[in-house]
Amino acid sequence: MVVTRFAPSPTGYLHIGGLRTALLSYLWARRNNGKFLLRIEDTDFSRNDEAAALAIVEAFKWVGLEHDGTIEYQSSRLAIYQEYAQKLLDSGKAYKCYMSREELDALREEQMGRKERAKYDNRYRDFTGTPPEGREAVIRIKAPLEGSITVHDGVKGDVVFNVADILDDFIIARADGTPTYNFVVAVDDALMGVTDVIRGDDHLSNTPKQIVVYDALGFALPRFFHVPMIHNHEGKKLSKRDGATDVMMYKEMGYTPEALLNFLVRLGWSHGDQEIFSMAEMLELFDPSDINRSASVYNVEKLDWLNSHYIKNMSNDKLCELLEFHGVMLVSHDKREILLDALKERAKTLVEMATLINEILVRPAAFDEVALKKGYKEDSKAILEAFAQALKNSTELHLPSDYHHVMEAVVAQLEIGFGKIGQPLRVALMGKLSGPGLDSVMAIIGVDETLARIDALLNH
RNA sequence: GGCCCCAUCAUCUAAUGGUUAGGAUUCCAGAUUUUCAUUCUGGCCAUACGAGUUCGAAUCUCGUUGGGGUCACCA
Repeated sequence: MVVTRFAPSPTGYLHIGGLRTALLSYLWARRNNGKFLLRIEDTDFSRNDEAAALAIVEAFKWVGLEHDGTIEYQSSRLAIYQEYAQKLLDSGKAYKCYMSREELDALREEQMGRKERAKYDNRYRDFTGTPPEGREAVIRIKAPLEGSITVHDGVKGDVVFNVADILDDFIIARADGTPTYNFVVAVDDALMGVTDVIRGDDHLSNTPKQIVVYDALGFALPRFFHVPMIHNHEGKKLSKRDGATDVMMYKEMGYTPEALLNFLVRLGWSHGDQEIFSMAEMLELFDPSDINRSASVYNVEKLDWLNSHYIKNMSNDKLCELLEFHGVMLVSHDKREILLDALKERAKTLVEMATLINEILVRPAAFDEVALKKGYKEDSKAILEAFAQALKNSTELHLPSDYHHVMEAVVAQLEIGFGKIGQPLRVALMGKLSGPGLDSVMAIIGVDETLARIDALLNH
């Protein structure tokens, strides 16, 4: 049984980097018919936020990830941590330290002054005397004093830490009794039966501390996979300043969950030359031991390309449904199919698609100056009038091809090139010089509207 | 600064110690398109540096440089 987990601290939204580790954990659990758990790391009361967990679940829901079981909140498991801290106290593997913050600060400053590593000096490790008056004690765990701790990491390989370099008897419970991160992570992962810890490699240097806790409590170690960070263009860890880090912003910006997931899974992982991965394929192929060791830079171009790929290959029904979020209601539009077919090849995002749709459906409020100059010349007026007349004389105009035939006829009759009619007609219909095929546009808006728009240009 | 991690085109990446170092995105050019976009074809661009091991190194070893992460009674 493989059990993985996603354990974010409640920051108010799901971070794009968090979504990636969540995705990888999810894939690995599902691939093995295991479990994917969700735990909120809210032991820091000052930052506790109920809504934050909901935001994460909402984002999960949007991209289609589903966690198993109930959400565990560390804030509601305090009794458990106390129990295990007491166990360590009883077995002599942890002890109470009565050093005040002032004393600690002083010690630290002194060590720094000597260019030494700031490190607790174990002064209460074997303390048996009477505790100082009126001091709240913290609980410290007895860390090994020498030797090394090796993290067997599925991504980075064996990483050896020299105990003397990195460890001291670190605090597992604060003076107010609340437990600290490295303690609760280990306790929870063990108690929740997590077998595979897949998380960002910024946690790699925490791992030895957690191993100390596992060992002291006699828990078996999970497998660790520390996946490299996603960097911004400056090569730094992705942060709020880099713009879109909230997963739900991608929904706002018109990205599809498929594209986002596909993009994220390819950051630091690959399967030969394959670029497009459906959820089914990810599930079939993903293995955390294939993850790259190096960080990758987040670049939007690839996401855009993937997104346009998924839009192009999406059914019109589905597109229609997604477009509603962006304010476009097409369910009852009789030319829906023509409209969507004409536009889905052209849009990188759903937002773009919505804009393009409105550009067709809504009569242009004004004609672009440059377009007018380049596309509406002296002879254009006569050509448009001839075309309008031809339309009026036609019956049964429904499909783009029907309109195309009328255009062909007019072009032949006037002995002109397609451009002669196309340019001014485009200005009339769209107000500018670019856009989808004119025959499609006319089929979508219909004869009456087409004539009205031509009229508007002729009389402007 | 200590400790740890990392290093292939601009970017994401591929390459049992043996390939003209491959693919994708971006960019550029051509074709298609009445326009723009799409699509298709082609092109530009990389093994950070220096030693060593080897018949042979992107790949193994060491060093250098560069980048990143982490060092709390935060998570």
